[in-house]
Amino acid sequence: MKRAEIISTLRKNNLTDFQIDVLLATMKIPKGEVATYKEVARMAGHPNAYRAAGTALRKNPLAPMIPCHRVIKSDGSLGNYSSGGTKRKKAILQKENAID
DNA sequence: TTCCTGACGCTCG
DNA sequence: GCGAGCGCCAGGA
Repeated sequence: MKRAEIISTLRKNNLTDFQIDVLLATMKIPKGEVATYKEVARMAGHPNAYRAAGTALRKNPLAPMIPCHRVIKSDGSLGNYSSGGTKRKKAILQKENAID
């Protein structure tokens, strides 16, 4: 799916620019790697809005196409995941070789 | 407009 | 090392 289509889809889901920025930043995370909520917030241009970033990821209408499962907490734990729970999140990451 | 809530982070005891 | 408390920003009622 093209980036423009993705953005269009996100807008149709009533996501704000900030939320879209967060999700686009999430998509930039390479396969097999993870980023923290803080990193994603920074990439979205709002370094201190890490909590709001979590709110944005929660609304992700394109999971797991937008790899919100690659976003973890800064202490290394998984955090939460709306599309299947942390168990599923861990399984996906293991499949991508992102974590042990 | 105001208040509450949240997939978090950091500091301090 | 660990838990509690507070701060952070944005969105929704």
